[in-house]
Amino acid sequence: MGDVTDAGSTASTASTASTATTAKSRRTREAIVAAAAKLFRSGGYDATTMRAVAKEAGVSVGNAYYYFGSKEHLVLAFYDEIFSEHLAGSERVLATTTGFADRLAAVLETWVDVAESSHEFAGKFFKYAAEPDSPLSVFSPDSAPTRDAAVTLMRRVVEDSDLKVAPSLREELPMLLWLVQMGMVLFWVYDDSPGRTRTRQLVRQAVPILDRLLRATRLPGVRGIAEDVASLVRSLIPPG
Amino acid sequence: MGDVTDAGSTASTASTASTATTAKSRRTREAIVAAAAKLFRSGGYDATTMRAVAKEAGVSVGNAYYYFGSKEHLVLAFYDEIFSEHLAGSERVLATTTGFADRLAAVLETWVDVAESSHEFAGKFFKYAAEPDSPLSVFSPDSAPTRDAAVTLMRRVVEDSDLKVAPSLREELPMLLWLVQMGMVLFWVYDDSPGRTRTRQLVRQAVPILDRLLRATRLPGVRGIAEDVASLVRSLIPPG
DNA sequence: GTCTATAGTGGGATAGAC
DNA sequence: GTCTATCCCACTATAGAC
Repeated sequence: MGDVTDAGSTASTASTASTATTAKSRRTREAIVAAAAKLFRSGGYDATTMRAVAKEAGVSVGNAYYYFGSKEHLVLAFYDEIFSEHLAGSERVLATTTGFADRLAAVLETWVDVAESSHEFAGKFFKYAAEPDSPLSVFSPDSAPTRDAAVTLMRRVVEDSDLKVAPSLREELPMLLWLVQMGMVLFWVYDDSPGRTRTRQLVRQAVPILDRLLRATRLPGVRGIAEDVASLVRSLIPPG
Repeated sequence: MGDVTDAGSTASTASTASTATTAKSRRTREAIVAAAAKLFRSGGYDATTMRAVAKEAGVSVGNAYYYFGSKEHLVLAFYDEIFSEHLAGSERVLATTTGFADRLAAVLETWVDVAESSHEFAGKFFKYAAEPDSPLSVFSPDSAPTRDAAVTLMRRVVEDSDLKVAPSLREELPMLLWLVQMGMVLFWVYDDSPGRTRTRQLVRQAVPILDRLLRATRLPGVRGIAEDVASLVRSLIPPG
């Protein structure tokens, strides 16, 4: 939790260890995450015991707990890996696309690509992600760095695009888009179509609609509604 | 939990027991649910052990598992009780209100009232929402009766109201409103304000906006978007 | 500060007798 | 349908090595 300190791109999950990680401790940590990722992918969450993770990583159970406060924290670390991949993949498409709808669709589809290999196990993950008191919760302090980075990615989707929206919406838009992404992920979790084709179809259908909806916010008659939505979001964010 | 009497309106949670329940088995079952509800409310979910539930209900642990496949099934049974209360409370307000916004707001606030006493451990409800392989998931076939009943309630909110929307939306509207309710519940789960005032504020702010948005679907320029949304929803529902 | 080994504890879930 | 006995595993000590 605590650190995150530097400009380290990806969110840290460290809940126990201190900040200035030595080379050795970093290696140990990565070995544990890698072992967990491997076992999660092959056997799922429940079937993967902490004993097995420790053994696979070549460390003691106690040591695994030294780096990760709980089994759930291990999943968060795993999710961080997916997010880094998503970020890298997104950079590529964002560099070459300017249309807002295309940028958003590409970023969302990149997520679907990157997450594909963990789809089976993802269900268990989101079971915890949706639980408020879990450290894995999308809204929890522990996952704040990852969440913020994801919102920042959405800000990039908007900023260098050709999108024009009502100014009152501009500020909240990245967060709203992140919520849209969360919605897609929820759908994805339930999507058992091969290659997640149904999720991809959803993205391709829904993004243009969203695009038109956002551009419509500048029309009189719609603008008023958009402003109300923006102020509603604003009034809800700070404390909640 | 199962009954709720009328025409088996509410979903049954029975995952283990057979259908034609004898009087004795029904009594045992109810004793277990009652014990669990009591302990959940007073001590929360985690602190309530299956051993304690069994003891409080005067049965053995093994017997509790005979009726409920897991600790989570116990929570679902509890949720069904809340839903019956919500249904009863909603009937009262729907009988005396005709404005769409008022009807919707009243039904949503009734939910907040009814669920208040279980807010602390309510996060557990959402473990279902995001766990596809669980038979308890809100989108699963097993919970279809409860979900359908909730959608039906929303249909009642629309039908006897003064709302006029684009015809293409009319059919999907109850399900969309149910999704809105799910969104509210998600917010509510994270709402730690006393008396859930923030959730109530959300309802009072968001419902009029939604009302205006829906009425705007009959305007040219907006209607097209609404139709796309409707067909998107339609194309996603049947299999998913 | 990093790590091992070992010996618990507690609670969800299950087997199998009755 | 109901019980008792048992399993398994997340997690916690603890005590000490480098």
